Amino acid sequence: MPELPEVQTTVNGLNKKVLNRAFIDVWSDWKKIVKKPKDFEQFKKEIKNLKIKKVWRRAKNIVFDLQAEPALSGVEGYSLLIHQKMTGHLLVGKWVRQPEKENIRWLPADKKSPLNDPYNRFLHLIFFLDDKNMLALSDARKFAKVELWKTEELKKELEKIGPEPLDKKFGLIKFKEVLKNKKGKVKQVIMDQSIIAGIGNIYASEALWVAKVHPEKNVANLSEKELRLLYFAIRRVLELSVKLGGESFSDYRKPDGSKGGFDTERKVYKRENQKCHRCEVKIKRIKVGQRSAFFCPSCQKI
DNA sequence: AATCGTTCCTGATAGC
DNA sequence: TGCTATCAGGAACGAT
Repeated sequence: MPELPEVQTTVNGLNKKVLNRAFIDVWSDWKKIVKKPKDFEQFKKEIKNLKIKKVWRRAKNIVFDLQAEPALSGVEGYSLLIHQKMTGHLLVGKWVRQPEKENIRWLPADKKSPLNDPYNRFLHLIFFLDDKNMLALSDARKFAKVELWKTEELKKELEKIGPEPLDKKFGLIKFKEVLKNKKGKVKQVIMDQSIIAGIGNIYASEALWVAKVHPEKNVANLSEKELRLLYFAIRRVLELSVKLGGESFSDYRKPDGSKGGFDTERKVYKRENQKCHRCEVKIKRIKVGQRSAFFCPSCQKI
């Protein structure tokens, strides 16, 4: 499930592969995935011939800054936004069209490439680039969203999101400030994108374990020490995962189709009934606000 | 205004 | 073995 580290890994990969490439054509068997403009033909028309100048991340959103080529003065810049949601992931490579067969329409052109991973089969949107490569969105559950914005309007929209936890300017003081006067359980609060960006179900549980904070503890009741530990835990876990290329124990894959390296670092997420790496007590799973939370009942007490 | 429940989806898994 | 029912889960949206 792509969270900040996986989205950053995708962005890093894309910046090596698709910079200065132009969109030639777009294919989809699930046109609803494009939310803006709603009409797919309109989307196709608008994005055709635009060139990718920069790929960046804000929270869990991937943003492609696009430019008409040749640049026309007075013409506003466009930005393509992709949110991978649960099972979406972007892949760059070459596929060949399959005659209608089950639900697999495209197969990797190179049989030995990491694109052959079973989780990379669900291609529902493909951008054809001007270097013969394809930028494909694989999304088993069809939750991802794709939107084409005017750059200036998108920037305004993204301002509604909370601060980036890996930003150099995001210090302990700023962290305490964004949690000030917030109510509710700490896990839910740190997963709220309007409060702090990029943390989802996996890294919320992981960071809380590192900080030894119970996921259901009320955020208003966190001690100074716990706030400090949580701040450093969030930074440490996210930074480590970015370095390792994210997690891949489920659907997520890097743009070349290969797996990220965070899996071996995972301490609690989806480790129910397995031993805590600190104290050997069995990891518990509970529901916090409709979502699974994994924690060590011995290390993390309210 | 803030919080809660529902919705979108289908592969994987558990249960029989 | 094979079928069916249940579940996971980010975030927008509607309801309270």
